[in-house]
Amino acid sequence: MGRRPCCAKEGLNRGAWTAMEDKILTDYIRVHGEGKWRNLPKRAGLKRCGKSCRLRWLNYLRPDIKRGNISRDEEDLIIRLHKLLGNRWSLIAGRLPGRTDNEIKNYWNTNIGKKVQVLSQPSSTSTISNRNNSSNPQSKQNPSPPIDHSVAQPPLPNTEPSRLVRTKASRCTKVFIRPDHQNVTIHHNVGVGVAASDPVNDISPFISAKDDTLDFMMDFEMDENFLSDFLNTDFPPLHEFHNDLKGDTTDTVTSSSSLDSNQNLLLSNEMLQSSDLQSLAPLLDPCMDWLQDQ
DNA sequence: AAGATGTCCAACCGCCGTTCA
DNA sequence: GTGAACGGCGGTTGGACATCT
Repeated sequence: MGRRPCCAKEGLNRGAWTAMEDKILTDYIRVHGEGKWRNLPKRAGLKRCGKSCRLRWLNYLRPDIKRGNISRDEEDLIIRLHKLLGNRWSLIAGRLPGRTDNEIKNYWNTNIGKKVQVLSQPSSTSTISNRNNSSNPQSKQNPSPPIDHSVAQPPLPNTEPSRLVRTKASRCTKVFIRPDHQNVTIHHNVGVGVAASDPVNDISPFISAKDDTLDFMMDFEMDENFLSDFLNTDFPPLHEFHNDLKGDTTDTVTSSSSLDSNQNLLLSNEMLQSSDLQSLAPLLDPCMDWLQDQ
């Protein structure tokens, strides 16, 4: 039952797209819309594979693509989303308007991944200060081994249990915006011993004080697969996770009386009382009995 | 100045889930 | 119910450009 290749390779252009090809593709999609990628090259008169056309459109030609550098806010969001989702670039990209999964993946691999890697080394603190003194972060004398991205890697030392939510293939195409979600923000005051003025070496987002992970977790629609994976994943105990969200640096963090339960970490009272969630209760692990009691 | 090395990112590849006939 | 077609995803590659020696 062999699978037909996505397109005949013979006679097709490869490599970088020309301005003319871009124009043809853009014009065609403007008239006919997206989709039917396999037939598109023939209809549009392009000597390209349909997948290549799709990729070019999605990653470069789409009118809503945001150009320019990733901002600090965006980087912070990427880091936190990656902490939660792992290498689910499309999901992460879905939370960053105008950014593509390819762009975020590239950005992670070339920028954030390195910082995370440095942090996850045992002598991370001394390494940070050393790096601040180094003109070349990737010293040739001590080249870092390439990161194996074939496995979703938690951006934290190996001793920590994984926090990744491993979703199945189900796509997160909708978002749930809690009307009052801004009220759930957790406020932390965590000191960070890094010179934040250094844009290259500033790794504060990784141990950031402003960790409102809870907020964006709330925004994901948790369908059945998501929930089942979420609950069966190798998550640490949720209270542990929550404590970690508070920064693990202990200093000025007080115990949160309003958010110190597993339940509250994941779900607000409003959500708990919603009929939608209660209808999901039978799908949940028995350890989540509390949901059905709401 | 020139070759070596490193970095970045667009594009490709193969696999997988979904859809549809 | 089955299998082919399709769309989408994540990992990898390769070339252009930048930096170093």
